[in-house]
Amino acid sequence: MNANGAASTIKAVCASNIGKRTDIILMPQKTDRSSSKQPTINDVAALAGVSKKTVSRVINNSALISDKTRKNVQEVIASLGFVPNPQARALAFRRNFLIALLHDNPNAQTVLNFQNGVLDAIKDSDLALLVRPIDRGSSDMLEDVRIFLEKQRPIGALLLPPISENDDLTALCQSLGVRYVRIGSTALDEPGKCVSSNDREVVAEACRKLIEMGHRRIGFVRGPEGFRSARERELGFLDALHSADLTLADELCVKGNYRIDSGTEAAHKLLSLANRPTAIFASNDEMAAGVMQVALGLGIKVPEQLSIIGFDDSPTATHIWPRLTTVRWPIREMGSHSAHMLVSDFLPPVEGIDQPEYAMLPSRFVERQSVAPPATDKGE
Amino acid sequence: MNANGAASTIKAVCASNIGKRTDIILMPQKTDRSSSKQPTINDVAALAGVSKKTVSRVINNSALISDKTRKNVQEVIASLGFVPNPQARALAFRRNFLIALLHDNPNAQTVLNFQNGVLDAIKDSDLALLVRPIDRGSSDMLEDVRIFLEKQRPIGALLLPPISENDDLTALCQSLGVRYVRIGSTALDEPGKCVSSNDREVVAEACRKLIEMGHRRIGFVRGPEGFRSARERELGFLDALHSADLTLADELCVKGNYRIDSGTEAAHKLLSLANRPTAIFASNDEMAAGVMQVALGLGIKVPEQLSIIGFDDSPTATHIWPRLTTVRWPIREMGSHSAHMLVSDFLPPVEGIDQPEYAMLPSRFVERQSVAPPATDKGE
DNA sequence: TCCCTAATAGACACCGGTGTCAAAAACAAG
DNA sequence: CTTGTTTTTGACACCGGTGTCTATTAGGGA
Repeated sequence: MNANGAASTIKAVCASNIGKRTDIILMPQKTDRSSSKQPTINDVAALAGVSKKTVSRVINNSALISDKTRKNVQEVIASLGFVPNPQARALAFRRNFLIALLHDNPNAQTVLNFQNGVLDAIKDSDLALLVRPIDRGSSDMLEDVRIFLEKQRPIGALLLPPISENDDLTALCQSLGVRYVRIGSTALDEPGKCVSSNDREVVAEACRKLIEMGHRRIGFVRGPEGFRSARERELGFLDALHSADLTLADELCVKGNYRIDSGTEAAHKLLSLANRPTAIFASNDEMAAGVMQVALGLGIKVPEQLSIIGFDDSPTATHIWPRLTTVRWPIREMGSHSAHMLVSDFLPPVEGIDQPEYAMLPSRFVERQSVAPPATDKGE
Repeated sequence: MNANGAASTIKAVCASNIGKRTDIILMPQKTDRSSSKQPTINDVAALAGVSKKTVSRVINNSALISDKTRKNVQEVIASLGFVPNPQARALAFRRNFLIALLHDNPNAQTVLNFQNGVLDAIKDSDLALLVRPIDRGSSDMLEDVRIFLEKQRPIGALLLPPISENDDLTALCQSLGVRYVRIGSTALDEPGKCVSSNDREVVAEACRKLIEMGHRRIGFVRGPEGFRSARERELGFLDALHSADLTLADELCVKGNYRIDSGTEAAHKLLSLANRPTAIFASNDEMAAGVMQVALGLGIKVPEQLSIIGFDDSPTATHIWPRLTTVRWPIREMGSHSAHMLVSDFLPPVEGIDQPEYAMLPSRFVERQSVAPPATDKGE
């Protein structure tokens, strides 16, 4: 094969191009109308011998149409393979059929699972999903989002944590008249639609398991300040301690930032204590992975000498060894639920189904191999 | 707080709703035009005292306009905060401004990185990204994609591996007149635009490192049949062996499917050999993680007694312990490059920049802690 | 000053749908 | 067979932009 030779040439060509690229500015002049055209509503109308408005009524499931006409038109539509142009509909409806997903990449798997949940929900509808990652750090984040929303005018926006907690952002959505659903670890106090999960309860459940096994000194690696999820998980942890009449020593609580490196830092602190904990709860899997790396590096056996629990049930949880006991967030379900909630204003009310502004979906404790009763013979 | 009580109620309400949801069918009748309207091109034209066509020319950077008029109109646009309605433009242009990303979730991080690359490229353009996961297994996958493409009519589609290798899909795109760029591990033989990376070379480089360190028995965990990437990586591996006059014993080559479980299975086979390998190359990080789990479970020290190399540089690579030596795929760059390539037909030709149909971007070998020279004293 | 050409701006139809309202058809009752 | 009422359909304007083609203006040379 000439793969090698060709490859080098191509590489060279590209290397010279990369970085030199100009901004993408589309050239309207280049419209090419030679390609075979889609049938339009006019074609359908002509072939069915009715007016385009009648066809429109069929498309939109209008009740004001006789069954005979409807059937006739539907047959023509099918025979032509007619698909209504969403841009034209959007224009005429003065509303488009886009849902925006704004996220800040807390965890790729989370984002993608959520995306998939949303897509489950809108699968057979006319809606489409527009994805927009946000740079939380950037100073003109709000301005970027404003431009995005004004340009695309989505029917509404789904806000993944942590940006779901950004009140400036929700205020922006309101001022632009863009509906939104916040996704969060708890029912938020602010008004507006929200989908959350019962993390606090499930974290408490997980920690109670540790306590029942006999653990008394349990380390806690907290999530970053300003993240509601971090607070929720901490509260669940404290709930469990309190219900067992335990308290959390200051030295056993370390703050992290949901990144692996903060997990390793925290673990170094916790595991160098004279009286080191027999178990550590990390507020997400990534930090738990960091804790585990340090433990293994120090020759501390997991779970025999140290139990570890994480949170998220990310792929990492099963990729590390021993596999991580953790809490699964119903993220995909939250995705499809929040999509439904977002568009509920446009749906016909269904008998016996409320359309609440809040929804709480159940998280689940997932037991794997990183937890065991504390060693009774541990040297101290 | 009443959080608990409220939470239970909400949960109950939702539990009864979930699953009962009807399909999402939007109701056109409910159009609500009470909200404050965006300014339109007519408003701008009236305020600037010119015709709407003139405003249109300004929006589209037409050359046929005097600087004075342009400046005047631009000022009015800015003062009004006018943003052209993309749906209307799409309709008038007979082309919309959407790029479709079709993927099959080989790896969430990969998909998301790619997405971000695409978004880097289209950041300041009028384009938006439409994401569509595909269910490769599903029998009506092609039909789903067809409906999606006909409905949304994106300007073009980006095909992530492994679906980039599906010839039925590319044929479908062609028949629908949808441009596409395939993303692949190698320049594909089929016609059409393609962005790839030099995986074969870099895998060979990685394996040569192992050989230089003294490894002679190197296990290989292959990717699944039918994946071009799997073949590429295998070829690179073989290249390295051949250039060192080594051959791959049948027993040292095990087929996997890119999932962690196939990694553990492969490792059990390889590590139970009488003369077990001193190093294992796994065709992706996930399988490498499986190999490492088995090694650690068997008490085999990594990297002292077993070196492991993965591929992808997924988050897993740094989450496992020891951290995984691997190959980084330039996925984000490929994303933005492929987006440029997709729309290049609409861009004005730039002096000195070719617009090739193929591009190859460099992968990179990433050294971490899972590789070391073979133990000289290993019992055999 | 006049004429010719090039540069610039505008009028109008059109993209493919939907809303409105009036006309036509179907049906019921007298 | 009318008349009145309800159901079904269609004509036409409109959503917010762009393409085409013509009208206007500006500039230059005789």
